[in-house]
Amino acid sequence: MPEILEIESYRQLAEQTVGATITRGWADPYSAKKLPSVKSWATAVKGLRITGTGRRGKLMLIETSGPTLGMRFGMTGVLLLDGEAGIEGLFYGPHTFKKEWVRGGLEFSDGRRLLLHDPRRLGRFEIEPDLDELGPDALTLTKKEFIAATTITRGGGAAIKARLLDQSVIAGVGNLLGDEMLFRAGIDPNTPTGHLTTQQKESLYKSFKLTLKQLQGRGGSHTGNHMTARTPGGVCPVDGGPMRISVIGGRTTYWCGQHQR
DNA sequence: AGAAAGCCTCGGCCGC
DNA sequence: TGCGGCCGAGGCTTTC
Repeated sequence: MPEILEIESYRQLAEQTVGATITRGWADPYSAKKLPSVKSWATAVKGLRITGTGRRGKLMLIETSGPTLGMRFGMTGVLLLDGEAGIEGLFYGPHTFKKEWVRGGLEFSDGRRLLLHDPRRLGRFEIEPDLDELGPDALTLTKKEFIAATTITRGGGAAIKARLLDQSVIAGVGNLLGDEMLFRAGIDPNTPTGHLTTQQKESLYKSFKLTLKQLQGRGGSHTGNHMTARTPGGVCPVDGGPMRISVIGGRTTYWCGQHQR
């Protein structure tokens, strides 16, 4: 479920814990999968004081008096602070809270708890996450960085949709946001990145920034203009053209066969 | 039954 | 022909 906009709201929620001291932390074997052992999280976080929060793409960061902590939310992860969700409700997957879907978290000396609620178990905790593997953050991306990200040194490169989803190129764009940006810019998601014209890049950059800004205001990645057409047999809300479906960059992709070329 | 808004690994093959 | 790296396929996991 969560893309960069949702993770940003989780971060804002986590910001409320700045100043608190961790009395206890726990993680199930799945959320601890990127750590040396299941016990690593509990051992590392005990006694730390929260000093700040951060984020790079879909990776949420918690700054502490010790190591930086990282949280990833996979497809269905939600951050909860004492039962208060980082976003309003669960938009995708089960619209319910179940105690057994809490995969780990942090408990503070004031009694509050920061919890990872994640039915599908694809969320992960990290300690001192490696930021070098991630590209520049999508929400603060500059035009210069965007041009660099869409410039291929050899060959045609992967389809632009796949390129947008590549977290080492730009961090934060997920499947829905990627489709929405291309939809607005009128670009076929299959276009090899290296074949984009200067004009197309210009247009995509504008829609990149506007999409993030607008959807953030509307309340999340699922509020895009083409969302209603994300269904088999869907019709483009712009020109009535047939929506096409295929898998690009490993994700189901919807685009308009008429205005996206 | 099949797909799902993320990420990781693996192997093929492209291009120098 | 050799090799590093790009890129797509598949798997993970559970739910609806």
